[in-house]
Amino acid sequence: MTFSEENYLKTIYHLMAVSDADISTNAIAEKMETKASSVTDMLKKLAEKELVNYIKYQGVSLTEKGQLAAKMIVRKHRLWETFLVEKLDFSWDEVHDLAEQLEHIKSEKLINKLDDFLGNPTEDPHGDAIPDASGRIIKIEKQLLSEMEKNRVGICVGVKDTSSDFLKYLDKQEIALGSQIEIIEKESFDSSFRIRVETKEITISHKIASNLYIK
Amino acid sequence: MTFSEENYLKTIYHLMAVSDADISTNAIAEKMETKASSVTDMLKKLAEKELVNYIKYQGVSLTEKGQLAAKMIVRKHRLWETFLVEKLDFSWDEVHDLAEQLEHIKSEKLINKLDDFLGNPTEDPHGDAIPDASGRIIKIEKQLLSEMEKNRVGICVGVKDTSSDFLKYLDKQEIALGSQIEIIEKESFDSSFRIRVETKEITISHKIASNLYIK
DNA sequence: ATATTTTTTTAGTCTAGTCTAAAACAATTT
DNA sequence: AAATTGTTTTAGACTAGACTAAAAAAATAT
Ligand SMILES: [Mn+2]
Ligand SMILES: [Mn+2]
Ligand SMILES: [Mn+2]
Ligand SMILES: [Mn+2]
Repeated sequence: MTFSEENYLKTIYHLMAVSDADISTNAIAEKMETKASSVTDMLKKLAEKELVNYIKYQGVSLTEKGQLAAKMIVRKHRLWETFLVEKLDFSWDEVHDLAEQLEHIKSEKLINKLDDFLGNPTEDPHGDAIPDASGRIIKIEKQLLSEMEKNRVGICVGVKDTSSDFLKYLDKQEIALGSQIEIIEKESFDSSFRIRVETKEITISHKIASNLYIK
Repeated sequence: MTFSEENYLKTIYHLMAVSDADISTNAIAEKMETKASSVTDMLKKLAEKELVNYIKYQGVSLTEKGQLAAKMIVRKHRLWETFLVEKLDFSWDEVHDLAEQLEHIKSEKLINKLDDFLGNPTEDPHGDAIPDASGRIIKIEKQLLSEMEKNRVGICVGVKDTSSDFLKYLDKQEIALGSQIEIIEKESFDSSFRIRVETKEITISHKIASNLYIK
């Protein structure tokens, strides 16, 4: 499988995780910052290889085979991110682009050894689940901070947005995975939140709250 | 720089290490298992980027810029090999092909952090020197076992051939980097060697002897 | 039901990197 | 010095993956 094919599969996988319905050509094009015509070409190729179910004009979905292939790429991505943070001391906002490269290294043996070396982690540095060697994923129940009620207390276990900008903002506010977060007040006017992070009280916007997962 | 450009640079670098004279199109083609016409195309491209000195029909050599670029690829290759053996417990005959992939990961920061993580090693699992971040190489004096005289004793510090077959043969004979080797007898008829590896006496062919570096 | 807009596909072009076959050049032999 | 052989380059073709522009199909508005 080529670099490019792998990227398309991964994109379709991520889009399927949020939509149920078949994935449109345009949705893929937008996410990959490419043109719809390029997507059509690739979908034909992936369909030929039985990695996707594709009917002209009707969108696309992954086959079982495609799903597994996509999961293995996600597995690699998240294990490499974990390696970079845990072993090489990268910060969580630096690792995504590197993992975009490393996820294409072809070797089952390597990734399984890396998995063992890291102690078989179930989540990556952003709180996202790492599929195991057979593709199984342990889902933890979590909800967005923005959907929690006043006075609830929880632990930050993940981020929805994994952009460097957002992660750096969290660093600045000293919000990390594992931080205890309590909702002190919800401001109805602008939907902002007054929260306590461990011992410190801060105000965050709705946009921030809707990108933090709490358990 | 593309994957392919990097591979050409690396090949020219390795050929220059053994030849002094300019490198021929055919030599490159043979080493890369490609066609001479493909090599010519790439040499033009590399010359355009001032990575090689190339004059039609007269062979090619690396510029300073090309040399440094090549060294950085070799650095990555050998650091990744070291990582695979030291940290992930791969054996020395399995790592080359994986390093061929990993050497193309683009990130100075990553490779420097990996270097630190490994304790800034100066040699890879095959005894080959690892260039440092600025391209410097610590050369250790070593000679081929085949060029040593009778009764000399030394330590095996490297292998010339790094093929899996050869390395597995060495494993079978319990010859490893660090093994003490003494030449007991040189058989003039077939140029074979009677040697002592640590405490064990064995016979090896000239071909084996001419692929082992001793200090 | 028809017209308009949006989405998707097709057709054709481009680049990087490869190849084969032919031409040009260099080295070697006679 | 000429002929032969070997090496290198050029010319032209191919593939993967991207693109633009046009055509086709689907969705939406009138
Ligand atoms: Mn990521
Ligand atoms: Mn992640
Ligand atoms: Mn190697
Ligand atoms: Mn090596």
